[in-house]
Amino acid sequence: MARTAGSHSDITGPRVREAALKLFAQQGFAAVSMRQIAGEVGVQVGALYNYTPDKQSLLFDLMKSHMDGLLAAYADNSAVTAEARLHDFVQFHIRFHHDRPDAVFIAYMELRNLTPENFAVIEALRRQYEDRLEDILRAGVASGSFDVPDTKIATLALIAMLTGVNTWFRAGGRLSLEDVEAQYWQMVRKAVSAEG
Amino acid sequence: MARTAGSHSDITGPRVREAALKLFAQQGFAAVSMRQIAGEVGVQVGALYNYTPDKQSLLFDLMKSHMDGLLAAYADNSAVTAEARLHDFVQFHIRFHHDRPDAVFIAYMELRNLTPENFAVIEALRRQYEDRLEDILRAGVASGSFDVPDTKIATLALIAMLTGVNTWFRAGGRLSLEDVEAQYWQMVRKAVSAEG
DNA sequence: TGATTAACTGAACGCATGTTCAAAACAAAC
DNA sequence: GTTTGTTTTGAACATGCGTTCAGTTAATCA
Repeated sequence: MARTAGSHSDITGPRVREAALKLFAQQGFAAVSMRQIAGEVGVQVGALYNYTPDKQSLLFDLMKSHMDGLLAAYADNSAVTAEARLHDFVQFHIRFHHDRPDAVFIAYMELRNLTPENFAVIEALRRQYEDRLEDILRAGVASGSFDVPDTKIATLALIAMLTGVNTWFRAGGRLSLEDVEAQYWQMVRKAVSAEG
Repeated sequence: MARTAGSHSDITGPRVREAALKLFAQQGFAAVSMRQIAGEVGVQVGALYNYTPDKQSLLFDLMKSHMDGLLAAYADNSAVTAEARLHDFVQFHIRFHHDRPDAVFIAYMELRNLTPENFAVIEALRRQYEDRLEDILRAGVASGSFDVPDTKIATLALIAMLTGVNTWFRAGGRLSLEDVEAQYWQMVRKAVSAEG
């Protein structure tokens, strides 16, 4: 076999994904054409089909990679107190999402552009992530340090609040990411705490 | 002038808006064609242009109406305690958004499909709404009943959390809207409270 | 009844879409 | 320097897009 090393396929492939991620986040999946992506990469549109069977798969792969990365990156430590675990979660969530705003945006906004089968896969992964937080809340309720009537609702409420950081936070602004983390942690801690 | 009463224009006009609202929410602005909207209304595509100059204006009008309605419907009562005002806000926000999920969805998801001028208008209205909540938080901090380091951050965090209800709540499920309101109020109240 | 005009149709405009594929370009292996 | 096989081009396919507009329909007023 000839032409394996030195080939452009291991360069163009990632570049296609990067361009798609950026453009989908900026303009939305439906508004971005394959020709736009090709233009961003610097190739003709036909070349894209060496790297994805179709546009839908390109979207799905981006979302799946993001969710896989999210689940792989978060390691819960169930040996410590529920409050310490929750603190870890809040810090992790804010940082991880802050570091990849385009992928986060796509994962939340483009769900309706997935085929039903692809949607089910992504939704299951999201559910897994939510379950990690709910485990922490349940542990805290069981030990008496948290007080929330319904751990499922609290889970969804906290994730919505934390993910919201991405919609407004910009590095170099009035506050550092550390400031933001500290303040969100204070709100989260108080929101679920058992009142004295 | 002939043909004013009995005309269809006061029927078709609202139906165009309803169809566009529904379809934009379901599939996204860019993915919906004028022909689809016309099909939903039961007219030919050309007829739509009696009711909107173009597709972009249709989107903008829907978003503007929603934001105007939001600002008109919420009446703050600055005569009572900050905690009572915050309770009112939480109830109002959850209910108002619950009652019009399609408009809410569009107002959050389709901002990037607005022209810069139209975006600025919608963004200013959103800012106005946020300012109403921030006023309440500031009053509570001033009176000592709330404790939040930065009222702007807290405002954005609370709104993200409250709006998140729309992404999962379905009437007829495990919980009533009253249950949800009560639990979110508990979390909000604790999150901003000055600890004993 | 006839004139008026708002509401709508149906077809057309130029252009963009996702996808396919034969042919060309090209880099490495022999 | 020829062979081999991966990568890319460039053109084409059928279809759909937003928008326009001359012409038809039908309800109202005089």
